[in-house]
Amino acid sequence: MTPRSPRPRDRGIPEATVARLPVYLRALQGMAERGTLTISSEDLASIAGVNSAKLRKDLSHLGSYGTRGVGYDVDYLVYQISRELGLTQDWTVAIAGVGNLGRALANYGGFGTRGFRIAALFDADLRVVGDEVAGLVVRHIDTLEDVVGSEDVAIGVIATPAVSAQGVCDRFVEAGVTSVLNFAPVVLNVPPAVDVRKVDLSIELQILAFHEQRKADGQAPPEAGWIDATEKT
Amino acid sequence: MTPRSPRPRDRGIPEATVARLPVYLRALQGMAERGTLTISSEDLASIAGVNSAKLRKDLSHLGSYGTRGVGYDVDYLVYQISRELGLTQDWTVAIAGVGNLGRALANYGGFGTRGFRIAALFDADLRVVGDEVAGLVVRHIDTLEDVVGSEDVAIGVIATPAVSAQGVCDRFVEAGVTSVLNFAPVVLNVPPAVDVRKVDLSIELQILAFHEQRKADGQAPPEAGWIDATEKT
DNA sequence: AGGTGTGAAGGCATTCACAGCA
DNA sequence: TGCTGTGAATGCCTTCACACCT
Repeated sequence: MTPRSPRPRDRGIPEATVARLPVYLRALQGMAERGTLTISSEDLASIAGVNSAKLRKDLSHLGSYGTRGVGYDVDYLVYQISRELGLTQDWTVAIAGVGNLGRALANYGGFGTRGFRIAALFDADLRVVGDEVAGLVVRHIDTLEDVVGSEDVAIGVIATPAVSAQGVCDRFVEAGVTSVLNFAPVVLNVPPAVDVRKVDLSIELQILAFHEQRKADGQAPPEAGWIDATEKT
Repeated sequence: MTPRSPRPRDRGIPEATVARLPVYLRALQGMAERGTLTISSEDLASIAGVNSAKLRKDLSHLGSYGTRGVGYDVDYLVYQISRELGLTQDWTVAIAGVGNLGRALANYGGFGTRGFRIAALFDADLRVVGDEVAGLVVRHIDTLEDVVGSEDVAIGVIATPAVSAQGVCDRFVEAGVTSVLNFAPVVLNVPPAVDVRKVDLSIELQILAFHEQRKADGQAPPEAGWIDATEKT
């Protein structure tokens, strides 16, 4: 009696794994371009900056795509990860706020090597509206609802000043956007069905400052070789 | 016989807590500006987008700064968190790469409401070197070592193209920088004494795409109210 | 031999629930 | 009475170590 749609596999991929898949994907795409056909978990892990056990466990959540004694087929793994991340289809993106940051984002060419299409840029400043940025004409923010509807925007990027962020977010959500990437330094309030990810420069700097202070205090520099950066992230 | 420097308190603050302190700090600074004197864990947690138990446990790692039956003194807590994060001193920052993103970062005024000072901007492009950006003259990348040394730069921000990022990072590290904030889409290799944090647009988008696909597949929209964004981050 | 896939163990982080203090 | 501070419980993530397959 329980309504169940037929689910092929377990689909329960841990969030921590999801966050690393894009890193693996980028590394693999680099390998593919250089003509590498197969790669071991050891080697891929080293490039991606994680340890090999973690990499294998991560990949095992997608299925058994490796060959014992050999490794993983690069192209095949690129495809499987892309599919799992939902990159075999294109997602439509709209950016609100065409200041320095908004421009930087709009011009950021290889949007993760395809998978995303910028459909519109919005701004409230009439001196900016009408300008051409990254091949798009900047629209007035009041056309947001129309455009999100007609272009079927899935992801809204907020690059506005802090004070405008919640308002713009509300409008995105009201118009049907279910994923938001927030660059404004505020905590956004959204319904549970909407996903929000945030990128916050000053938070990152403050975290670094904390560790900087630690290093300055008790001077215990554990100097002993080189490690990969993502290990700590 | 074990060499021990005298440690006042336990200083062992969990990394997850450190990452949230800046959020609390920002919320508290907002309260302080609006003249609020005290705040309960419940209210502060709600503003910061976490639950109150987590907030209390986080703050308890700094000490017992609350008053039972009352709440926390806003100004006092602002000070304690600032001190813990190392924001009572100024950290010197240098930005490498003055493209769209580098400009956006340089112009990002309230660098977390003080605590950070941009000492220099570097670029390899001679058409950019000499330009004035955010009140600073862009220097050639080859002066990096000199400036980092003379200005005592603690934090290096990498806003260069991907191909240049590791090279610039190496130069920062070699010159004595021990914290790096990386905006380039590459995994940086650094010695263990150096902290790296990364900000990666395409990774964030890909994570959103994954969840977007999930929502589209099994259409089980858990509609039931509003929550705070940071809960999921 | 060589390298994947995975049960089991260990370590962190979150949440609960309440003792204890103002 | 009201709200903080915290042991205890729970759950998630990482790491280990090795069985198993090619």
